Amino acid sequence: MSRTSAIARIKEAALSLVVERGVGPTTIRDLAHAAGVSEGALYRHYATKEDLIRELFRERYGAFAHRLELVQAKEKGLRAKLRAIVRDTCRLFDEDQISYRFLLLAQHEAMRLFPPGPESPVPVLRGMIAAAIRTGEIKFRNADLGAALILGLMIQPAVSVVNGTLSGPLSRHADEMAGACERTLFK
Amino acid sequence: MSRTSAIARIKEAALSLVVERGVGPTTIRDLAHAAGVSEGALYRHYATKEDLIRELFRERYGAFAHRLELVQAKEKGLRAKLRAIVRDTCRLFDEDQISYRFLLLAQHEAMRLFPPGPESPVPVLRGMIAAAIRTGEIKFRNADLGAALILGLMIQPAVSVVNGTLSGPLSRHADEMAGACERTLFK
Amino acid sequence: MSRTSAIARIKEAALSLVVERGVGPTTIRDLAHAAGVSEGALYRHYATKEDLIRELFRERYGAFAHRLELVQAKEKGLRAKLRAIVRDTCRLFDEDQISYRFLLLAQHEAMRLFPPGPESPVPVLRGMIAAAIRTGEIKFRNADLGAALILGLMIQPAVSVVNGTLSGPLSRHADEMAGACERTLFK
Amino acid sequence: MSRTSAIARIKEAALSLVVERGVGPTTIRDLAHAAGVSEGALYRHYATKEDLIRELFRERYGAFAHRLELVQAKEKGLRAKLRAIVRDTCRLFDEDQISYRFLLLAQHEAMRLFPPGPESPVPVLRGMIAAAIRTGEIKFRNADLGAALILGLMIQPAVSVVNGTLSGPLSRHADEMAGACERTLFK
DNA sequence: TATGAATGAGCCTTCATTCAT
DNA sequence: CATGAATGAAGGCTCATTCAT
Repeated sequence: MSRTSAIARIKEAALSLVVERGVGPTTIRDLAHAAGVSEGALYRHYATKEDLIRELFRERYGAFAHRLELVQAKEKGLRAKLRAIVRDTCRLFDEDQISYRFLLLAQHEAMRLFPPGPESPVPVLRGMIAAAIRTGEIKFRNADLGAALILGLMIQPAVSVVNGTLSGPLSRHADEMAGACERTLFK
Repeated sequence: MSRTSAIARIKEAALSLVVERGVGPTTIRDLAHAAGVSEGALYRHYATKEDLIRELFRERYGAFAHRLELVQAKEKGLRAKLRAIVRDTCRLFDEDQISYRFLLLAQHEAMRLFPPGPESPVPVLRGMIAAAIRTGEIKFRNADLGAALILGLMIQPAVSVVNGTLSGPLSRHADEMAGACERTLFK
Repeated sequence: MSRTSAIARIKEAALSLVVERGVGPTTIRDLAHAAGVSEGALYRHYATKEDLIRELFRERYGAFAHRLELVQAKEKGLRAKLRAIVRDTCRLFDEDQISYRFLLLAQHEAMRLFPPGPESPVPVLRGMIAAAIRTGEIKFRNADLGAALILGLMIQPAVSVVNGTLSGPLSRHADEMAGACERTLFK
Repeated sequence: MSRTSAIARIKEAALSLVVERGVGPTTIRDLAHAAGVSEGALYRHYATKEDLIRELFRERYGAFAHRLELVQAKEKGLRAKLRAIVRDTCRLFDEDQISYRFLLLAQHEAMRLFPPGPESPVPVLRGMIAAAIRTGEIKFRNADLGAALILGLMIQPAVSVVNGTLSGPLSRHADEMAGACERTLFK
């Protein structure tokens, strides 16, 4: 009947609705309707509403971490890695803002609802920076702080585009953002 | 009867509960109980639950913006202003984490619930940066982007402390954070 | 507005509906409607539907045990006690069949739903019989079996009247029932 | 594939589950799973869940009535008949408690769900007693009451064993139970 | 014919809001 | 005025039944 599988449509619907309304206000009824399935059908695939959202968060967050990992692994040197990551993330934002905004929720709504899964972008950034510290590539000392700062430089412009404080597309700002990342770590 | 006014106790209770549980899960009954007033009494002061939360957000957000404004106005030059703002914000976080975390919610939960009020920290940052651009103090061109980047550098370390990814107190990292702000804008 | 208290009306409604339909099929909606209160109001008095039913069972079952205890305590000798109990129980049945039938449920539906409360008619009967065994009034040996048999002689005629197999009022059969109890224990 | 027929396995599963959980809480899915058939397959054999349970009740109740009929027909005189019936029923209980407990449900849960079928143990008992009244074997006058009393003497000890108030096996108490039946009818 | 995914009415429960006292 | 009991509209979830494959 439908080209795409029910599970795929459910995930898609959940993604959009959660981004638009938040986790709590998104009802099972909304989800089922948006996905074009019955309410009961949701429960064939997920035990509870919470399970559905959690799985979606884990999956997306993990996939994003994996993506970051791949992108940075291709480059040599922290500068190149930072630049590649920033560019890639900006492109993701511009091409699929819904997905990106869903990732942003992970830091806030999701954190209250479930323990963070193992895969997350933070360790990737932290790892990159720690490596550069070990090799002496940078004089910056605290990898945890470094990861937080880079994350902030990457996330906040996206948030600003979303709330209208900064004009997009985000990729237009990618070079400036990457530059800020470099100057932050290479003092 | 009680030393503090009912309204003050309601706000205090709302602040804590919303930070702990989020807006949705905080019930009127929780609020009333925590504030030591009856449920009905809440409606004497606020028309709806949403009104209460919104007013609290506006008030706190505005107060924070005002505080930033005062702090930066005392300093001469973007470097000094940035440093002062970062230090002050870190101190706020360390001294009253609940209040600070409430502000963080404003960017996410609150944004969905009501149109942003006029007073916000973003214009303050934007204004500082725009001024420095005008005077030629920095070569950085885009004040909106600059404000977003500085905001990211200030916010994310706090978020990281809250979620355990970075060890506090935040003030320990203030100088490094301020340095990153400077290098971001003074290329 | 209403002469009787909400709680009393709720209990009354629950009693009737549970007797008519059973525990499971009786919905909160039914209960609230029959009691003339809103659904939500039920939850001011009872935490869950199960709690409501359980409390009702305990209360009624306990009251019945207490009543039996009082009735038998007034009489001297097992014969007189049995006769008094049977007569009293038959009268209860005839005067308030709903209440009596509710008690019958306790042996079946209730047992599956919650652990039996401490007060129950069985120990009363058992105690009477055990005492008569101790004093040598009867040669019957097993008080547990004796209690079961007497219970059977008292309950089953009531059940039969309810399902139309025996014509009422039950009191008409009280003497014969009491006689059977005597002959059962005084061999 | 399976040695036993689907229908037999369904009945078996229904019997156990209904005894354990009651009629309402036993779901079609439970039944199908326990019987090793699909949910849809159940509907090939029974139009509704209610039909399945009803048929099972009728069948078992009828079979029990038939068994009673056979057992009593073999004996001469009410005394011998009562003794035979009690012994046989106790043995049934001890050997197949599940089946016996299912019969007990018939008096309560089943009665609410559907009109009683034609075959039932009550007429058998009633018939035995009525015959003894006609022949002048007993002075007891009311066959309906007699049947109720005998039923009570047979059923309640079993119920007591099930709920732990009387220690089994039930056959241990068969002679005492039979004696009570005799003394009840032969005053 | 058998399967089990899908449906959707209905259940228990929660909670913002109202209002009698 | 304050209180908190009452209201009733959802919300998450279950499950008998249907039906495409």
